[in-house]
Amino acid sequence: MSLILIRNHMTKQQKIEKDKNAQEKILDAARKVFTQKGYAATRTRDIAEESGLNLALLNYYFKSKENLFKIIMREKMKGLFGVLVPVLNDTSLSLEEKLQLIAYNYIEMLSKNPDLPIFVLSEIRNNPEGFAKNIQASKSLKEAHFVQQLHERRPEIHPVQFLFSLMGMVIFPFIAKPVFVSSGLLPENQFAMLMEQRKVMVPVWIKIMLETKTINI
Amino acid sequence: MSLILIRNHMTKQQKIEKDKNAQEKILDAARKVFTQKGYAATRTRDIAEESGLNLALLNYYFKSKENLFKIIMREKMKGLFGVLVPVLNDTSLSLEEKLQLIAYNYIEMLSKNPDLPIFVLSEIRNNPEGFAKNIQASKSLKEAHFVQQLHERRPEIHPVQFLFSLMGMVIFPFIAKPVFVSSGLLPENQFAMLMEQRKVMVPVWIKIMLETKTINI
DNA sequence: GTCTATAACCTGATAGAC
DNA sequence: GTCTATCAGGTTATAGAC
Repeated sequence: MSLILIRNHMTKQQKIEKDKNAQEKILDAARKVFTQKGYAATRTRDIAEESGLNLALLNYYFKSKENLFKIIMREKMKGLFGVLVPVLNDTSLSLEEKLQLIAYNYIEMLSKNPDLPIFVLSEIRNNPEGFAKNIQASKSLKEAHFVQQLHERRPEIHPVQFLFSLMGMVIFPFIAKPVFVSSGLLPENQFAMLMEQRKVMVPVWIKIMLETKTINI
Repeated sequence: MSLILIRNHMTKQQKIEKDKNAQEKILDAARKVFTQKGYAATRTRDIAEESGLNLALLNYYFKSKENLFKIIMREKMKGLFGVLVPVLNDTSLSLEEKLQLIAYNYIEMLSKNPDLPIFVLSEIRNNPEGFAKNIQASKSLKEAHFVQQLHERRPEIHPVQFLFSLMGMVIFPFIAKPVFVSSGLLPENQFAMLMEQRKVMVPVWIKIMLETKTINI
């Protein structure tokens, strides 16, 4: 009787969660714990506990901690760069449209996955060689449509200089948020609003920088 | 005889290193290993080896791994925010002068300590509570002279929005450098030159953003 | 103060019952 | 497929000789 009562009070989401098989539960838990604490600081026991399952099942389904981590890492890298690369390569978009799309998509995505950048970037620091192998696909970045467009517009600007500015203005706030919140300068509940403003303002600012020729760089 | 020969061939730096006492050698090694690999991934053995001394000495001088880490962390946080806070509070500097000083000082400092930001920011992620306690000093940031100056100039701009842009453009390149180098877009040896350009350009760009009123934010 | 040896503990992985 | 119990190896910290 009480069991039935509980069942009736479960939300749809909870029912879906309950129906997930062990493999998916472990992946969910691994995603959460790895991105929150990084590879070295997470213990397989943390993941097991978070998943509500047993430690032995991790090895049964995924063989090893490192293997499970690689799966999550690949996923996360796709998430972080998948927003950028296709837009940079899209020949049907103007430079201004690329700016707008990248700023908008990144801020949308990062609002849902705020510790994605610090996770990926700090794991790359810990293991740059392993990363170098996984990036071969985007070696085509050198010939990206965006590089040509920028060269036509401002041949003296290094494409990386441009991407540093664009991505810095979009990604950095998510990395630095905890610092500003702790310092008392930024009330937690204002952050989302600032990011909404940035969706609009970053492309405007970058466009202006692009048109500013006061100093040759 | 061979010992004398070696001594004569030692550089001045090496002689200084040799004269350092055990405590300083350990601190040097800890600085290097902790910032490179993060707290969880470094083993006290790594630090001992890097210092050329024995594992037992770490505990003799510093009691525990965690205690040694706290010392390094405090140092590094000072390094990262010490460049920013005094300038923001300096009542003798105009907003433009603050911009220039911060961009210049940060890029100078980060060029010498490139993995400082990712180290500090990722450790804060791993332990936000521990960080919140250490930041009380900069709670005065809310009343910083910079905040007043910005309010007089553009009352509708949130000071954090401004700092996100400034710091993002300065700090983000150092965090993202490995990604761009691995991708083939950025030859390792061009990075320093791009950062030299940024010392000049970031203040110019930010000033322009400050003067742009096309959209109210 | 500095070292070697070892204690005490933790972590990833597996064996084997169900 | 899932669990409990346990192994094997590694890590921090300390005891004790010099």
